[in-house]
Amino acid sequence: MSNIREVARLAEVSVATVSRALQQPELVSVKTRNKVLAAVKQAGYQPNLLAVKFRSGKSHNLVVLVPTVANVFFARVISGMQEAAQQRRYSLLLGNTMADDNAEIAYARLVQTSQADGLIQLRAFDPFATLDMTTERLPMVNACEVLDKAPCPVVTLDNRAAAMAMTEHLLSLGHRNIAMIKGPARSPLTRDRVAGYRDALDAAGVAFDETLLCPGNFTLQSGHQATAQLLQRKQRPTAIFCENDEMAIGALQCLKQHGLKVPEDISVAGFDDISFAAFSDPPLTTIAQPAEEFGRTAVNLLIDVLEQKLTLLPKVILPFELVLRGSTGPVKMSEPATDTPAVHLT
Amino acid sequence: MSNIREVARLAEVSVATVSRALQQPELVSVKTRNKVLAAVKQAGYQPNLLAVKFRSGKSHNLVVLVPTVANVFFARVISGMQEAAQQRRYSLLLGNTMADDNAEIAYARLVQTSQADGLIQLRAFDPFATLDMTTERLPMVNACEVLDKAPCPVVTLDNRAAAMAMTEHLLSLGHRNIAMIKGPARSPLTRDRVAGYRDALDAAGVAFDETLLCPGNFTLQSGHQATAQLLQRKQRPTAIFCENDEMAIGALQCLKQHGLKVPEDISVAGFDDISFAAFSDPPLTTIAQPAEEFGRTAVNLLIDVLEQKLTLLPKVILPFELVLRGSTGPVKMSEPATDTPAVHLT
DNA sequence: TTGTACGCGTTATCAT
DNA sequence: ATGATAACGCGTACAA
Repeated sequence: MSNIREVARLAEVSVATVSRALQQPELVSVKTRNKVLAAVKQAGYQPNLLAVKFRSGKSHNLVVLVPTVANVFFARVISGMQEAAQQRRYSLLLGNTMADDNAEIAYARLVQTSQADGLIQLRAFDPFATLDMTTERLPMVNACEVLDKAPCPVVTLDNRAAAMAMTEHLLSLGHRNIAMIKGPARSPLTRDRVAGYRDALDAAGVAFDETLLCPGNFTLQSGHQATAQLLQRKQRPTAIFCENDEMAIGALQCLKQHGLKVPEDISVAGFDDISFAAFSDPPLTTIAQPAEEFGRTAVNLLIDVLEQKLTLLPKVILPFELVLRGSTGPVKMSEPATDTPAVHLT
Repeated sequence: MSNIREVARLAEVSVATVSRALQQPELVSVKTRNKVLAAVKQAGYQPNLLAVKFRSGKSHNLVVLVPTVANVFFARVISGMQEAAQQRRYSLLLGNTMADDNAEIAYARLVQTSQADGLIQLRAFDPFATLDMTTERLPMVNACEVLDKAPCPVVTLDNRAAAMAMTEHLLSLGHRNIAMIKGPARSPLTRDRVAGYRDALDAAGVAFDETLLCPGNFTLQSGHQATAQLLQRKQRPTAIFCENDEMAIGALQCLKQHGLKVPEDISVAGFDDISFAAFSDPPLTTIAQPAEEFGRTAVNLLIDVLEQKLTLLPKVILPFELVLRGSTGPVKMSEPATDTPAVHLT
């Protein structure tokens, strides 16, 4: 690979002039500039950006920590990140961490060792916590699933309000026996959505029944499994609210296998509005999240932090939308009858 | 950030000794080594890998060009890449290119400018072609959709054989009127799958009807659209073979909306075996591809090229598997009747 | 075993 | 407007 010295030699100028001709052309006479450009062409010169980065101390790389790229929602978020990063001339280093703390810490080292300038975390975990960072401003943004006291800018969605909106929708259809398939127990995201669910129940004067909460892990399979468990209850729920669309689609299949019709026999709701949600049978009622916007915003916030364009630690809350499709409907008329099962007390 | 000089000062040794103590500890006396390690700790020293990379001329980054990360199949491939890259201590730079040649060329510049050591391309396009690269061995691997005369190692699947296998399956069920929803026209992948489809037809002595080939673009929507078109034909196909699962799931919905039952009225087959394929209604018959293995193999091949462990240009062909689920079934008995429509020749 | 000194490719500072 | 040179942080050849 030819270097700036070779170009200088060909153009019969100094390396400084070559650098200037390329970086601040206005400082160089037209004549010299053309000579330089010709030499650049002749030498097939490409500035070694590794050297530029080394000298400037900025890698112009951003690490993205994503629990699983194979998750459709995250894939959309990454799409948005990619778009924003490209516009601002940064590159994205992908870290597929399988939600493993140690893997995430390892990726955070990329920042510590100057291979990346900052990091975007999509999970509620601070990989820098153990890694004594000297910088005052943590070069990090937390998106989607957000730390409770995040030491960095945050971009999120009012998960509590969204879950409340969905639950209110189900309540308005007459459902009183609403199950919820949750995400991992410790996740703040799960906690907030459960809280919103309770909010709606409380507001409607419906008793909260903890046994209607079923754990899941955001996969199709877990939605199927959790639903199977719910169907073993003596009293079947009339609606299932899943914390993401994958689990809802898993639920739909399980219900079908048990001969239940959606929404006639039971309603199902999801969360995220992934592309498959509109193509399930029936199409899924869900909460639409602006996934790409999450990504774009996170990247822009991070770059703002890095370029010191930010004074405070912003908390951006993106809007959600309740998307009504065919998977939710009025509760069955006959249902209230079974609501008080004929149990003989012994 | 503290540097190697500060550590040297603290340990009261030279910078060379510090470097050695960390890189080749066996060359340094135990006593000195401990002194150095203590100083490292005290200074909170982290080697600046940007400097290391600059000096070595190797970025240890790999660019991945993916048409759309939002595609479930590609997301799985990337997962596999990530895994292999991590193991071999490389990082992945993600390039979401929307199948735009110029965007891909821009990403290839990352290699030209030493920001990345090599590139993995998932599409049949050589971004280096216009970018006179001086290196003899192109630092590139082509995976999934492969260039016809790829100037680099290749990892692919026998798409022709796979499409033939699926078509044979449909033929064996009695289907003679099999439509195909294709990918983009120019793609070699599409071409190979169509060829396999024809192979099977020819072998069975079934006439090939070009009008049964319908263009799509691998999205759910395009599968839906293409199916709607197919249903307008005077003579409805008895089976639809889609070139990926998303389009097949789109097809399923369209058929349902037209009141057709799958597989009783019409069979549907996909390609890829994404997770959603097992959860559609009915579950999708499809060709399973080892997506993660694609990613792992591509990364390992590329690193082998970079580290000159490769003499030839290997062509790795991964296995596929015909996965039979509920979306394909025997052709309707009544169908052959309409097979010879009562057309009056004028 | 350890230290000195150079070089990687670029940009910035200071002269001219 | 242009040139000479130092500096970035590190690894290593060579010298001691």
